[in-house]
Amino acid sequence: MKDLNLLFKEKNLKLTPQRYAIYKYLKSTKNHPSAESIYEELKEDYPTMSLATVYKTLKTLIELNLVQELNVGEDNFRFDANVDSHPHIFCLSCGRVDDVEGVNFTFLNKEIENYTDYSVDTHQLYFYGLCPKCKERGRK
Amino acid sequence: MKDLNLLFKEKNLKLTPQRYAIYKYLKSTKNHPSAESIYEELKEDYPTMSLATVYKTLKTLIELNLVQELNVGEDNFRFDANVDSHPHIFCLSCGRVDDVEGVNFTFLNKEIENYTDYSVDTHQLYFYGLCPKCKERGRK
DNA sequence: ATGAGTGCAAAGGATTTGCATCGAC
DNA sequence: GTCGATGCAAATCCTTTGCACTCAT
Repeated sequence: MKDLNLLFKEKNLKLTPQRYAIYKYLKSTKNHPSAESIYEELKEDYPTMSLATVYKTLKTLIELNLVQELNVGEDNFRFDANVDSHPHIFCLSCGRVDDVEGVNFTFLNKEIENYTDYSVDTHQLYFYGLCPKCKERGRK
Repeated sequence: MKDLNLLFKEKNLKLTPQRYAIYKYLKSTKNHPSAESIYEELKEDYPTMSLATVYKTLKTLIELNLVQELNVGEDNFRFDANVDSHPHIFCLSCGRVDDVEGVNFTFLNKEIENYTDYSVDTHQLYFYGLCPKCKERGRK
């Protein structure tokens, strides 16, 4: 994460402790947390940080293409510091969100241009089902 | 739409003029409107209808599996009376949402089970790009 | 007639904004 | 020291809820 500093400098942005902490946390987790969750998580180490700062920072990180925004159909957004194109899967029972690893559907962007008059840049692919724990629980 | 009546009757629900109008409008449009848009559209013919009724009706229609909810990454939801699984495409410039017709990715639900420990029921696939009009405008 | 549905207004939750203060450069 | 960033509170937007009244059955 040495180059973070450079990237921020280039854009005349300041790499504040808050911004660094939020990015570092997002890089470290696979939970796809909401803004609120990030706030709760960092509250302990950064007790003065406000929720507004979390939102503002996330907006900044998205503009820098360091973070992507997800919307699985909940009433809020979730955030992912893995900006490579990859599908997500949502547990209809417990609300957990995971990455689907080992697949790449980037080719779909070109493919789909045969079926529409749009030009296509990106896509989001969300699967819905039951996570291992909830499958198990349902089987009882 | 004769069977609507039956379907509602089975569930002990009333097919009120408001509910009928909202469903009929959704069936008739390809615009994937938001609740607000539906409300605005029907205001002329149903001047006493409230936005709360639109929301409540949409919830009911979703439970009946007559309508599906979309979230393209905007701050609100959109609604589609085509409940067959099909991708949507969002214009990054004007915000228009269209169906992608002629493709079916239902097979992905099974496929993806090889890459995750979840069981998979459904998916949503959203493409992002430029609609024909916005492509044209950008070319000037 | 009766219980579900409507419409209104108020509440709720997520996110944004304005502004005085703070702190990274 | 400067200007962008923070933190707080208020504001905004979307959606839901409570409740008295209405109306489809």
